[in-house]
Amino acid sequence: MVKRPTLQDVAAEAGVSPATASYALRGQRGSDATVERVRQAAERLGYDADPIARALATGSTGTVGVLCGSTRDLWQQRLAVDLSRALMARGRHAVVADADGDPGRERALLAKLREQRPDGLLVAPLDPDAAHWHDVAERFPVVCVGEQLPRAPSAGAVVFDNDAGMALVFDHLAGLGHRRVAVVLTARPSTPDRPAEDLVRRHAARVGVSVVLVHPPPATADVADLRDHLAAALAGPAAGVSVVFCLSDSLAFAALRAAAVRGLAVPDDLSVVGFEDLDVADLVGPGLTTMSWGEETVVDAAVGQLLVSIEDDVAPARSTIAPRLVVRGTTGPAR
Amino acid sequence: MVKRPTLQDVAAEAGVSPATASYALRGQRGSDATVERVRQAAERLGYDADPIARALATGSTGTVGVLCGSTRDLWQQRLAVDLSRALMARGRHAVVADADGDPGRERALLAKLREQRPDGLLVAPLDPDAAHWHDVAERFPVVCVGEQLPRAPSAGAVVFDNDAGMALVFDHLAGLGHRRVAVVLTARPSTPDRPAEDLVRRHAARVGVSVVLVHPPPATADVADLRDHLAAALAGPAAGVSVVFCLSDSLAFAALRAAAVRGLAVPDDLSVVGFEDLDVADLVGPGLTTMSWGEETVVDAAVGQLLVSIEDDVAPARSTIAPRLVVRGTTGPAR
DNA sequence: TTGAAAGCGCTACCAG
DNA sequence: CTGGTAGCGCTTTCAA
Repeated sequence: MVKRPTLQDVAAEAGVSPATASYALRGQRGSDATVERVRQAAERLGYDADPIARALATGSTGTVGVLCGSTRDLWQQRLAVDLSRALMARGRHAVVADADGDPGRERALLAKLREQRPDGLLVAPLDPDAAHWHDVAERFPVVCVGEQLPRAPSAGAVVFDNDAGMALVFDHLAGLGHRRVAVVLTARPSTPDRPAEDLVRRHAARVGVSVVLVHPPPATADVADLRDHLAAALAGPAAGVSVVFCLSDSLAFAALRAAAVRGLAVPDDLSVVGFEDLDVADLVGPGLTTMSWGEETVVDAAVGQLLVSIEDDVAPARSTIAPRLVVRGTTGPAR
Repeated sequence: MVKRPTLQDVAAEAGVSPATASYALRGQRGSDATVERVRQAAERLGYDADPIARALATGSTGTVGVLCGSTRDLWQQRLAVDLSRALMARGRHAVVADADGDPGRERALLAKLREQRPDGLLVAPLDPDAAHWHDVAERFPVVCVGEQLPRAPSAGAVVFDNDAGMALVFDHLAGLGHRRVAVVLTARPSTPDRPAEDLVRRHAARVGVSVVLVHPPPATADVADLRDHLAAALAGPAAGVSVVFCLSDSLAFAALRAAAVRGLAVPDDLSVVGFEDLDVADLVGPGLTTMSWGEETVVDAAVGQLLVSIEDDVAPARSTIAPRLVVRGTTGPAR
């Protein structure tokens, strides 16, 4: 292990003080001649500032914590990756933690992340109602993706316009003549997703469609469980529907398999509609209709809001992403 | 923003010196009485040691860099997530970077990761032959997943026993009477001793099966491109094969779609075989036969080797993961 | 068993 | 425009 050169070394090499070297390398100060001399010295020595020392001196780490509720959900898995990339592109780096569907773990990871002293936090929470979000949001800029943190008014949020999204989907389905739709809600360990349920009911009523609500097992369940659970619903309360509308694409994939288990052809016997538009949907389909939120839009909005908040020391903003109906697959006929 | 308590505060609160407090909190020194008093003080103040300051003082960051070649590959995406989780469980945290299929970016990210002064590096390289791995492996413990770094003898590795894996697959196929197989190669070579191509040829010859090699487009291609590329192959050089054997599951998913494009039923007209056993395969199937490497085995081996290397200051080990043939789907008949 | 003090490498204030 | 120098918060000798 060769000892790395320090700022001292560079300063000595360039024949200036450490202060001058520091300023020069950051382009903050110094005559052109000095700056150039310092740069050359740094170059010659292969110097790179130590981010640890810098962090201690400035009080900012350049790190952003990303906390996901469950990366078993393909959307979150992709989100985590995209957020990391976007942050890296903007000169910060992400520390990603995954609660894996367990609220207790979410809490523990949050504590670990906090100790890490990130400059900010990006979260896709399992339990948005948890009290701990409040404390965290008071200490760090926090931006929540996909929902609001009702207990943490100082947190920013990037939310989807589910109202508009559901309007599009139900209009689409009703327009094709479907009258009976099963809706698979997303799993929330602690809180039933009341608002989503209400939206579904309202839009279904508006277009004269009857709905059967299906609650999935918790996010920790593996894919086979999910498939069997949905297959059971299809044989039970949801028997005879012509559409399964899933509030996430991971659920929609499972619904496709459940249809196969029941011997229903998609989209001829049964249509399956997703609500996220993952690109793997292309591989999983056909016969999967999905709704797109524009992935980059979400990521850009979240990262943008957080960085503005960090850099200008203001509260993070809230923004809403509008939906586009992207019919990738084919929605089958009503029965 | 409330100022966090420091070690000084705890020391003052407990009526001891900072040194004593530091030792006491880490359980390194001190009479039981003192230790207890300091603990209580820390508790009362809600003290948590600042990892930045600690890192500066000790020279170790507790961070492990994870560099993926392309998380568009679902296997790598999952790998990144699992590695983060495993590291977190062992008291370290991961900084994940994704080269997204671009070797230039891989180089740049590696430089960024190095500046970060991680305690070690876990890599799934795009270009294992690149010269920069050599420098890196000399400065940090590095464990490479999925292949070896031929230019970096000091790096550890967790490799798959592809030879044994292919033997299993070809035996399986030949046993079912298949005589003509298309093999979709990955961009990465990935063998301890020999390129995948040679292995394929050798095992095919051994069991008397003829193969058509298909090279996929680069990892940056999107899923639709991949599908079309494979569909073209199925109409061209690979027309008439009864099996498409894909060296990664992501490719296998695309192959399933390509079969659909060509109007071939899976597994009746054409069997599709994967080589990773991702759990989403359950959702994407049916008719997808996959080979399992035991995901936890890989992650545990990689993380285990790296941490031993970091903690005991020895060169990381190399290990080989044995395959299991897990027939999830159904392999169809020969034609 | 405890404490004073010297760093770790960098930034930023304040004089010159 | 430049250079001392005092921290940032913690660990770790070395003495007491």
